[in-house]
Amino acid sequence: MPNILIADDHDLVRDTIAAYLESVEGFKVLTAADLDSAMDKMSGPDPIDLLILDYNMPGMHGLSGLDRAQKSFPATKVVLMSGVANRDVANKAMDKGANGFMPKSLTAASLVNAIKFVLSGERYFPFDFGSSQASAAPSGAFATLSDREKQTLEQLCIGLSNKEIARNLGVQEVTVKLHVKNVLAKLGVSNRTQAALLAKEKHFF
Amino acid sequence: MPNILIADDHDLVRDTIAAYLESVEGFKVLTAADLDSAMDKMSGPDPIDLLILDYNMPGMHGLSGLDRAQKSFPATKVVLMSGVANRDVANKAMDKGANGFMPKSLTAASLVNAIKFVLSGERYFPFDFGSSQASAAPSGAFATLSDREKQTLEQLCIGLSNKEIARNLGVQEVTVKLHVKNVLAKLGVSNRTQAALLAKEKHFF
DNA sequence: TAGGCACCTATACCAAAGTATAATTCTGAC
DNA sequence: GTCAGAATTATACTTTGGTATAGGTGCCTA
Repeated sequence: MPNILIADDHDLVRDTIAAYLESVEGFKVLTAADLDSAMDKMSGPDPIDLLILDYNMPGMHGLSGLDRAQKSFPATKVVLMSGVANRDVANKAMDKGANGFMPKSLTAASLVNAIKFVLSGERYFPFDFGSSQASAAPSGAFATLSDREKQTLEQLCIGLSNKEIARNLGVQEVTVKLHVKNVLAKLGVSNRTQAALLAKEKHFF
Repeated sequence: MPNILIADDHDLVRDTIAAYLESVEGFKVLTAADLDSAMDKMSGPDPIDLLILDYNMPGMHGLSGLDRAQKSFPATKVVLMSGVANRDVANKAMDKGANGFMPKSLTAASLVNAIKFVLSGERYFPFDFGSSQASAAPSGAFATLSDREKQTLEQLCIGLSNKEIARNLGVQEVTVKLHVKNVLAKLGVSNRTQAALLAKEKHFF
């Protein structure tokens, strides 16, 4: 039966997850409220198979806490958990070699599945994570686009010129320019490249 | 014990995977060589828990084969498998509600893990997929970029204008234009939007 | 039927992007 | 020391992109 160490400074979060994993799955679970005490417990008698680190927790200092844990215990699988981190943080954590990233929005069942997945040697990453929040443009901005504007944006996302788009849509180049201008305004960006990038980032095309 | 149906037109691929899953994991595995015969077997006596569809296979017609399978058997989990598809296809498949996407570069062990993961109700997607091979530009094209050209491309990927890039790099606008021109040539694209899109698609920035 | 909206077009203008040629500096390799 | 390549800048040019204003059509709805 695998040993798991959960490090999170929120007592409620930490203890409920631990209780769930122990009672439902029969895992042996240890807990810690900050990185230092987590490192202490890692050095205990029983080797830990999986370490779950909260991204916002005393001692973490962003992702440097992840580095520290990996360096000190290279044999232990480490998963980063966070309720607030964005896609960038999650990707950086994976780049650093984390065995997984778990948003706190996971259901209990998915959490267990993810843990089992990691314990079997895979790396867990929710494929649809981070496709939500925006920076400049409101999420629903795409909905305000007219049909033609959507078609224009679609071609724009392949990197076509106005002339090519005009040919494909069977209209004059000036018309395309108008559509492009409207698209830029509605998405709140300042040129076609940004529009294409934004649409791609949000998986609109 | 779950029932699995593997549909792939490559006999070798299909049968070795099937044999592996049957002998090592004890799954009950059916096979098919194209979409039509797969649909036939789906209607057989034993309900299928998991359907694995090859993206390049007679009858698939891109992702419309996925639609067809999902529509006909909404209760069955469907995973798309491909050796050549790019990130875009994989994402579209997931958007359409596929329960997973498996590149053929997976190891046998990872394949089994992924299958178990999907069978337990999760959706599988290799988090680092798509950072490898290319479609239009040669893979190593980025490597041929000089330092300045890389820096230029990086800013280009945020949708900045030549003027803004020049300011950020502390050079004249003409210099940036030259770099941009070289980048376009080396990547084999015809404008800055395509360059940004390509770099993003390959997760170069 | 009158107004609003999406769509298309025209003319015109200015800014930005991209191409071409040439010349300078610096660095490292031969 | 010379040669090659990267990086830089300059001048000049053409094409594309983006904005502005104005007008036309058709369709739907109050």
